[in-house]
Amino acid sequence: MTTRNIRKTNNEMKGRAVTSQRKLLLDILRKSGGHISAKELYRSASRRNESISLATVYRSLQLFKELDLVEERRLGQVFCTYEMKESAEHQHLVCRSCGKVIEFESPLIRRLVEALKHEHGFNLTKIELYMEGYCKECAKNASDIV
Amino acid sequence: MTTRNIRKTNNEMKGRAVTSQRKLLLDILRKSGGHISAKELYRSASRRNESISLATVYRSLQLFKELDLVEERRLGQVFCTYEMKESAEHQHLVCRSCGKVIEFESPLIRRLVEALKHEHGFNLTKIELYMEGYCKECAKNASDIV
DNA sequence: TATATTTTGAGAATGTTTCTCATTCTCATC
DNA sequence: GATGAGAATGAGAAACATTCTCAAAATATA
Repeated sequence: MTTRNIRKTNNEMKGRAVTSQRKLLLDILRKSGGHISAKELYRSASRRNESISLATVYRSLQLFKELDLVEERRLGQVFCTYEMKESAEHQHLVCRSCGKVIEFESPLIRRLVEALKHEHGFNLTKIELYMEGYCKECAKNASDIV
Repeated sequence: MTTRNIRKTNNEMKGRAVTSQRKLLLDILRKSGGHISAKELYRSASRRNESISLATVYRSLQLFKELDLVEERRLGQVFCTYEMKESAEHQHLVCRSCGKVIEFESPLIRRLVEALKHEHGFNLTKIELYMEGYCKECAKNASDIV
């Protein structure tokens, strides 16, 4: 066994082809810093690669999910949003009025997960706490009217 | 002013027309006891009313939401599920393998909500904790294979 | 380089949800 | 019970996100 057998594979793509499209999409996802939809990603990518297909965007997102590179989230909308997984675990507050997304984290979440694991023997792979309401500003504006 | 002016309005429908379709749909929702999709609701209603339209199902669900009669939930799938609001506030665990839905509740949720209200001044209208993973049975079966 | 395998683009197809509009129903009033 | 105004319905078209298909192109491997 020689060092030739120690192949330096692309650690991110785990043996899957590294195409220009995939590099581009990952780059955009990284720079966008979270909460980007498939369509936004497509539009953004189109600016740098005229011919990229929406199907490729979806296929790549699927792949990135499998490779644990991105996280898929449904923030109340009809469609999903995606973000790179490196970002710390956090949850979302969405304002029903202005659509603003507030991220937050809480130790209570961790405690809840542990409690559930214990009580139901559930092996968790995804936790998503979605909360909807009115942010400080919108609530204030509404109270001016009412 | 006589007693004639004290009109006995339908308390559920709050002045909105009480149609046979709406009665039917509410009845099915009540009897189904939670987690029914628009399509299932439509199929179920079709059995009792041949000509009911899918559009009516969606319109009615929209109305029921507005009247606070039903609650809309997105349990990870592409579509929504609906349930009558009378059921106690609870959250969901969904098994990725068998699709089973486990409902649960925890005082930690309430504490979390209060903490958030305090910290961000967010006026909450909807809380949805969605957790995905493998239930006890499926996790056991998987470990037999692996 | 040659070959086998993956991936892509384009558009069709799918599935859920919303819209449109002519027709029908409901409800308050007579 | 009949009437009229406004609300609700059915059917299908439309809109929306997402997935599929397949020939052509790119990539990885020997």
